[in-house]
Parts: sequence; C-alpha cells; structure tokens
Amino acid sequence: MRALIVDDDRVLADIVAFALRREGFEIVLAHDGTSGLQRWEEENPDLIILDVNLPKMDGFEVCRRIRERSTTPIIMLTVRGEDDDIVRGLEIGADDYIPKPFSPRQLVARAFAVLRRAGQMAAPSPQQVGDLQLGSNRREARIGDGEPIPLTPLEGKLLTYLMINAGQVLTADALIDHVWGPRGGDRDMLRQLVHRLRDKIEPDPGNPTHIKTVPGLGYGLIGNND
Amino acid sequence: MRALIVDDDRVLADIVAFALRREGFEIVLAHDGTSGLQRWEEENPDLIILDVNLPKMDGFEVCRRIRERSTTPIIMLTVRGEDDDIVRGLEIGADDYIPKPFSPRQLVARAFAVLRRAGQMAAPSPQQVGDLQLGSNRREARIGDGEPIPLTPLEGKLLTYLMINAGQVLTADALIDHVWGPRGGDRDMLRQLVHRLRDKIEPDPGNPTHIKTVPGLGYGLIGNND
DNA sequence: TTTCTTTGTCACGTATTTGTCACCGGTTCA
DNA sequence: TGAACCGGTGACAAATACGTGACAAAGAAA
Repeated sequence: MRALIVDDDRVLADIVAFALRREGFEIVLAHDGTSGLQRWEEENPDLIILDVNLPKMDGFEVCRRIRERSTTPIIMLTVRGEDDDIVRGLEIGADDYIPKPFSPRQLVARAFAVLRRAGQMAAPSPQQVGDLQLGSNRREARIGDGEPIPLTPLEGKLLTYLMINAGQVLTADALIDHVWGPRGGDRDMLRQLVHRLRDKIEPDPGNPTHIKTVPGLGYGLIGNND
Repeated sequence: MRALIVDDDRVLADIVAFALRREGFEIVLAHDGTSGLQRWEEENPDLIILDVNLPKMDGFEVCRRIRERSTTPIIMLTVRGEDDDIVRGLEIGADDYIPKPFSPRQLVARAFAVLRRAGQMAAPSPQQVGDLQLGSNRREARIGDGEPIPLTPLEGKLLTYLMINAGQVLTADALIDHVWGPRGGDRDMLRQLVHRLRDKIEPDPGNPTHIKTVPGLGYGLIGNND
C-alpha cells in the first residue's frame, strides 16, 4: 500500500507520514499542488491525503484533476468550520474529509475505512503483471522469482507506464510524452530505451515475450489476458 | 516504566501521578518548563505528560526541544476548545493530547495506547535496525556490540530518518528536506553528509552494507528484510 | 583570543546513464 | 524491382550522478 501525502506544512506532513508508516504504508510526499499532481502520476499511489490549502495549486483543483483520470481514494484535510470547503470537496469527488485538528489515530482509521470502501471496486495498482514484478521504488524489476534487475530512471518510468496500461497498446507519442515530457524526446530515443529495457527483462530480447511492438503505432505490455 | 509529569498545577499533577502509580509507573514530577526539560534529560522517562501552560517555558517549547533529540512518547494536556493548541501540539510532535478536564481513567487509557504504539514501532523501525543501534539522544550509533560511535547532529538526524524508514528508499529531496528543512540544503551537502556517515558506520565505506544508494533517486537503509 | 569540531563548498575521477548516429533487414507500395 | 519507411541493433559521444579528498567558513569550547 502506497500513500501520497500532499501538504505544504512539512511538520504536519511528517506526522501523517509517520502515522501511516506505522501501519505499513509506503509514503510519498509532496509539498505543493503541482508537484503533488506530478507525484501522483509517477507513483500511482493507492491513497491520497490532500490538504486544501496548498501553494501553486489548491487542493480542490488537484482533486478535480485527479478525478478526471482516476478513482484513487482521496482524503482531504480541511480547516474545521469551513463547511463550504467540505461540501465543495465532496462534490468534486473526495472520498472523505478530516477537519483539522485531528489525531493521527483518527486519520489512520479513516484511511482504512476509505480503502475498505474503495477496495471493492478499484483494481489493485499493478505492481505485478504476469510474471513481471516492479519494485516499489520503480527502480528494479523481477521476472518470476529471479534476481532483482536494476533499472535506470528512464527504464523504470517506461516500465511503470507500460504496466499501468498492461494489455493495451500505447502510441509512441504517448510513451515519449510520459517518459520525457512534452517535446522532450523523439522516436530514436524511445527505440533505444525499449531496446535497453528489453535487454534487461526479456529472456530472449530478439523474441520479446513482455513488450510487444505494434508497427506503426507503438508498444504494449502483454497483460494477463491477452 | 517511568513517567515524567510536567504541570504547574500541583493538585492536578498529584492526581495524575496517583493514577499512573496505581498502574505500576514510577513517577517523576516537575512544575515548570525548564525543570521539566532538565528532569527529562536526567531521568530518561518512557512517557511524558506535559501541560501546555507552564511557567518559564511553555509546553510547546518543551515538546519541541525534546523532539529535537528523542522520540519519547509525549501526551499534552490542553484546555478544551483550544483547537489551535491541539494542532500545534501534534505538529510539534506530541503523540496525543487530552483536553481538560479529563478523568484519570481516560488518561491512563491514553497513556497505554501511546506506549503500545511506541512499543510497536520499536520492533520494526526505530532505535535498532539490523545490527545498527541508535542511542536515544541520537548522538551515537553502535554496530553489533562494538564501541559507540559519536555522531554529529546532522549525522544523527539523517540516520534517524533513515532508520525510521528502513527498507524504503528515500528520495534525495525528502532527505534534504528533513535534515536541513525546506530550501536549506542541496545535493552536494547530502552527498557529503552521507559520505561522512558512511565513514563512521560502514566497516568498508567503499562497499556499504547499511546505506545503499539508488542512483537517480536517493538513499535507503537496508532493513531486516531486504 | 585560540583551538577544535562541525558543516559547507568546490573540484576531480570514475562509472553510469542517456542521446546520437549509422547500418541492417524486413515490409510496403508504386 | 527498387525506393521509402520502419524498427532493431551496436558503437560511440555527451551528460549526469556519485564518491572522494581538500580546504574554507562557521560555530562551540577552552
């Protein structure tokens, strides 16, 4: 279980992180709205704790943007008494809100409650596709129960994205966008990256069993059901 | 089990002391902030009950100073309704708070709850990871049963944070944030700090067995299960 | 003050990672 | 048939990340 905490109050964020870690969560931290959104994309957490007041982009906006693309459970931290905030948050799609001040215990309890509710519908965030496993820090992969294979940052990014979308074919442009950002990469670089990744995770790189090529389109990770 | 009670209201302090004694605690009393801090250093209690309103140095300040050097559980006594106090207390690192007036039974229950939580974290993370031990004031480390190794304040801060998150890889930014605070440090400083810490706690600094580096990401303490 | 400890700054060597390019074989299409 | 295109591959260059040592600056202790 991985939780993303977005709060510009670093002390409070640390407290929350501490409380959740104690329950076995892995923690990803962000301290403003935009980087929160970014970390969400990169890390694909199972739970998001989101403060309302944030620099750069407020919690509502972050929540709204996440909801455009995902149903990851979101708990918002609001200032007590701001009923408008609460209503607005729930309208936008937050799963729960916790008014400050709160006890760490309360937060943990709500976190589990939200996850329990979500657990029935949400597909598990895919750390594993077929016999391919991705380490929690996205820096190592494992095939079956072989040795962990270290990945470079770009390789990790690519494989993460492929695994999240396992079974689908992703266009070259989409992959380039995600790995290098808009206007950051080109086909050559992607070809090279795929090549290097295959070298590591394909038993026979000349005859790939994980990353398939769809000529004229892009690449896809072969999922459990295709 | 030894509990330190810091409260200038001697009657209340006596009641608390009585309730805890009945549960088998040894009690240390202090009636103002500075002497509370002093008794904490001398007695190294397992639990601290800390009033907010104190002569000489208020409860927040005492709490903050203790947290600079230790994770001993702290329960703060606040005046009911002062939400700001509660938030501030938790931010500063208190483990729980009890609004006055409270029943002794409630206090005892919370004390045990806090201790239980603290005890749990003693197992997987905090003071000991693998053969690495951290002194309670986090100014010295020990490997196996070798000589204690003195640490500088920054080294202690870094190692503490790594130990709390043992087994997880922490990003360079997160580490910098935690050691120097926001916008306080840079990569160079972190590299140096890690270097110096390794010099002290790694038998062979060129081939680290405790602090592993994950290129492009950060560092992690190798835990009991990886 | 001097002295010692701790922390910050910088530069260098090395290894890793990433980007660039050229070439090859296969396919498509006129 | 052959030109154009696409993807796979290897070689190499550029950029970056780390570890390390030396030294300066800041701060604490004597």
